[in-house]
Amino acid sequence: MSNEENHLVIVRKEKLSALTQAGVPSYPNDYRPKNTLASLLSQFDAQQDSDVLAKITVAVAGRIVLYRHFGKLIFATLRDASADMQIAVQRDEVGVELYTNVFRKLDVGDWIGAEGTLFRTKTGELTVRVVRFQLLAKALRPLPEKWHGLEDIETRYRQRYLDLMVNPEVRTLFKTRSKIVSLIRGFMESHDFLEVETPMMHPIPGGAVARPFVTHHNALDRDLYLRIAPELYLKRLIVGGFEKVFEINRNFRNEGLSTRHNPEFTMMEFYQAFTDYQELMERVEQLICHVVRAINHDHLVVHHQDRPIDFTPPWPRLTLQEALIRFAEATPQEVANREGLLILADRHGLDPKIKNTLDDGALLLELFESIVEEKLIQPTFIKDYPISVSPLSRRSSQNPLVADRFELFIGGWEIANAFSELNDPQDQEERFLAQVQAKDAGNLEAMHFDADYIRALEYGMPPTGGAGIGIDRLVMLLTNSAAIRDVILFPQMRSKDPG
RNA sequence: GGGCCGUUAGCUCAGUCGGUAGAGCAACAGACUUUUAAUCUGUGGGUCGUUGGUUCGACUCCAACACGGCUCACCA
Repeated sequence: MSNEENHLVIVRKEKLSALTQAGVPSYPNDYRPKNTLASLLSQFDAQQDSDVLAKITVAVAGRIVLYRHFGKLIFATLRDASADMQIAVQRDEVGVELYTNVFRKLDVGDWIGAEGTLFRTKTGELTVRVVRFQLLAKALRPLPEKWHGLEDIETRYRQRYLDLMVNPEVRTLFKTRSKIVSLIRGFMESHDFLEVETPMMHPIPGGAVARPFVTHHNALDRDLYLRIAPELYLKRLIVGGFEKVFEINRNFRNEGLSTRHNPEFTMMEFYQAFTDYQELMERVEQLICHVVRAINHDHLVVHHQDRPIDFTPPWPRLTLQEALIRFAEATPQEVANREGLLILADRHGLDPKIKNTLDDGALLLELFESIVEEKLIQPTFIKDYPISVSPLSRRSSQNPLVADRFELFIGGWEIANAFSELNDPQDQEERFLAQVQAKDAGNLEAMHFDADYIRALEYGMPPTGGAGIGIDRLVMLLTNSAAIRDVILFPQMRSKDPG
């Protein structure tokens, strides 16, 4: 049966015609509800005096999500954005004609506006006694089944509106996501950070090591790249004199999809002059604790996939080497040099080819990512990254091979990446050149040379610290979600030929 | 991209050894003025993901493809 014109759709279209012929405007837009369902429930649910309730006149609007009729009486459950509430229509009150030709023609899924008074049913449920009514929008397609709801994962993602209308927990989750973003924004603003918007279309993709999407601007006749990170633009703003900026927006990376990767994902990046990566750990810790408390009833322990995660600060701070010693049974000698790292790699069965393709720093990072990362369930800062894998980070004053950089891991995932920014234009130029060499050698993710960024640094960037926080993954942790698709309203899907 | 699993009515799911398809909800008709997954009686509804193959006969066995899920690889 065609999905476009099945029997159930035909029946509903016929009902709409019948309603129109009965004088019911089919798609009016002049109805205005005066009460949300939640406000009625909170105001009058405790009111026991039926005479009082009978004098309350209300005007509500919502979608019919349940509908049951008994000869001369109809009960329906109405859902608006705030709550579900029962309404009732009695034939003797609205008249036989209206009752039969209009109210009995309504279906689950229809949007209606209803006016009337309040009463309490035999079971004590606060209910709207409908005396006047408007059809606001007829549902021509049936809603998913009322008890099981919509379970098919593919349909939930492709037709998220169905998921939202029948699965209340999904609505709750996306409200929580919105609240998390709002809390982050509030935190940044309260610390005097300026929210900015920088380009999504970049002439040169930069700020991260990743493969970009390419698009084309016709009038300019040039290729542009969807941004992989806003970093280089935000730091240009620091050069320009803004000392605290942040941006919450999408990044795009042309890479594989997984339960933790969507081609477009949301990052919060912030940059602050006159600070360093050590102080940024404090800032990130405070920010995330602020968010966790606010959405978790002031508690700092959340449960994610049956695991408790305790956000109580301070969070451990380990160097990469210390993390390998603690979580990969490495000895201090093994993490001290390349020979030791190779022994460690062998012991953990890592692909032998990495020995030849990775430099010392990349090898250290590879060992960490493949062995340790997934074990960092509790919030943990990992610091002192190799300079070779940190092309935008400031070189440590103590060790020229180490960057003043940390990443934050929670639930086995990288949640944040931060560093003291490299503000030495000559060093930055050398780092870019090294990236270009890697790109020429076939590394598709290596960075481009961004001459304008170098020029900006040559005007002088104050000492600065910057951080990026993966919003989607943070939301996953705080909403007990297993897949990034569950926290993105319209996740990327392969197109499905409609026919 | 690799491996494994899945795709049957609008929705949620059964379908035995290969013999041409079932339930609940939804729909339709009827009964019913206090239900709330209302209940009861009756009726209709299917290109079994697509294409091919094996077979007298395929939802079932085989192959390819499409889409999805998990996972590995890449990444955040």
